[in-house]
Amino acid sequence: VQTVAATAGGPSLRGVPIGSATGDIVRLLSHRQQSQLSGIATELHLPPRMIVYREDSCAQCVFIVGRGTVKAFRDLPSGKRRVMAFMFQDDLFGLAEGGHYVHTAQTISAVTLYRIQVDALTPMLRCDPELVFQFLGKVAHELRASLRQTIIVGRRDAVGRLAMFLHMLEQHSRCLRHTPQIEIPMSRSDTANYLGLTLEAVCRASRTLERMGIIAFTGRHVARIVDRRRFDKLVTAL
Amino acid sequence: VQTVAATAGGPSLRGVPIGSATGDIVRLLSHRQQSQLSGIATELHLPPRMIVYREDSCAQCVFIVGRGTVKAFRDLPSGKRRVMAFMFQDDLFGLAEGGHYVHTAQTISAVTLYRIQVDALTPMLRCDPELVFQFLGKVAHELRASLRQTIIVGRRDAVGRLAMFLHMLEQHSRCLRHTPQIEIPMSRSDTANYLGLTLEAVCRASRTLERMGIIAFTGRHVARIVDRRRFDKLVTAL
DNA sequence: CGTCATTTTGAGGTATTTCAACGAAGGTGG
DNA sequence: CCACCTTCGTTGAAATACCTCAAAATGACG
Repeated sequence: VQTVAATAGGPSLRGVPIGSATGDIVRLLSHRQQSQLSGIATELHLPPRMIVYREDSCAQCVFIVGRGTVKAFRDLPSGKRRVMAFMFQDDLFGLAEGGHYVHTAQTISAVTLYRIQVDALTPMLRCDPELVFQFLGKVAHELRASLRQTIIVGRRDAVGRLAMFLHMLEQHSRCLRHTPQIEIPMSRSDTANYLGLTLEAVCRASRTLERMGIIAFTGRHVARIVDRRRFDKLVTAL
Repeated sequence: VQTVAATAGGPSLRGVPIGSATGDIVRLLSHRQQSQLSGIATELHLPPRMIVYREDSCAQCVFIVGRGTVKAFRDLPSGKRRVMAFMFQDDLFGLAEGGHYVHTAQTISAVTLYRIQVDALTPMLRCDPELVFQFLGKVAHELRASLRQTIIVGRRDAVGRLAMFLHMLEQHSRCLRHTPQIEIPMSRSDTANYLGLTLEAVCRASRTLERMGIIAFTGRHVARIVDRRRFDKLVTAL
């Protein structure tokens, strides 16, 4: 269902309209639109662990991921940190409310980003229905991802949540290339904060999945599904 | 922050763009746009407990709430039910993936809905940037609501989750009219499924808030904040 | 190769879930 | 108008699961 748009030469979007009767069709921007965006987009190359923007700061730009992984999180008063989303290739981020970002964005791996000034983007959107349409589909995509996360976090069992998380990552790995390997770019700590678990719980769940012979972890950032049957059963048995 | 758009005479949308630097501005549809939508929108009057559409059914329409409350939920294989969202006045719903609705929608109270055929809407969106812009803002609003829910569900304590939920409902009550009363249109069961708790836990949390002298429940569908100070403390202390 | 952050493992506490039963409310039909 | 029934809500006790605190081991990085 996930498809990657070509990114060579500039930012691209993958859009799926709300209520679409046509399904998850890949909608690439026209060349005209890509050049348009290129005109107002700045290409950034950032190292890992770099803050892209901070929560509550003035929201002047939106971003599109060209390559790499970015996380969006909020630091709660208790000192805990909630990871709201992971952004992968072609994902759009920079959601604001009242003119300020609703969360902090930080790179996980080395990334390529396309930064677009809202002041420049808005007038362009106002006169290009197709372009707004692309953004509409992109935001709808984010909404679906958020709903999925809510489902995941709502689960009671740690191993089930981890299984769903790995399933999600697998989709992205398949996206990039056909390997049985699941790449896990983020740390256990980030995973825990995304799943609404403690770091220890994620650890134990990982070991449990390994002991059960369902998943094999080769290194901390790569996993492989050993028993697909039972894995799918865990994922869907919520 | 929440503002209600006039709904007399047809569907209206309340939009907030992604990454807006101008803040939560109320953006009403122009009269031209309202009439345009009226042309393809059907006004529905539904009684409580009526299914609007079922999960996985073919997504042919999107809906806008004119009056009343609607819930969106998914039934999980385990028999449990997850309420993904409550929709109030001016909310847009009918999210699809692959041409099928991602959840079931059901009325809670008596509602007025505006039903819009996607087949009729899409071509209209394609040639009207302002209109797509409104929908973009609306979906962004839904995304923010979903992120908020994720934060809520991520909390460990039941009373805190219930407090945040009541806080959310209070915003909507204030929206409609200035009363210290919080209207709770949904059942305890729906509340529990939204918060990721059991019905019993919601009950106990309600009684706890009452015993602590923070909230007073007058009837099952109306609450009143007694101790605002401690209430806010609970809401923000996550 | 040493330092430091991250990860793993262990044991105990605490919250919610579960299971079960009771009480209340709303809706239907006689 | 009342009786009945179904659904929803409330309360109690035990079990499970995760969280917290603490310490050791592994891996990353300069």
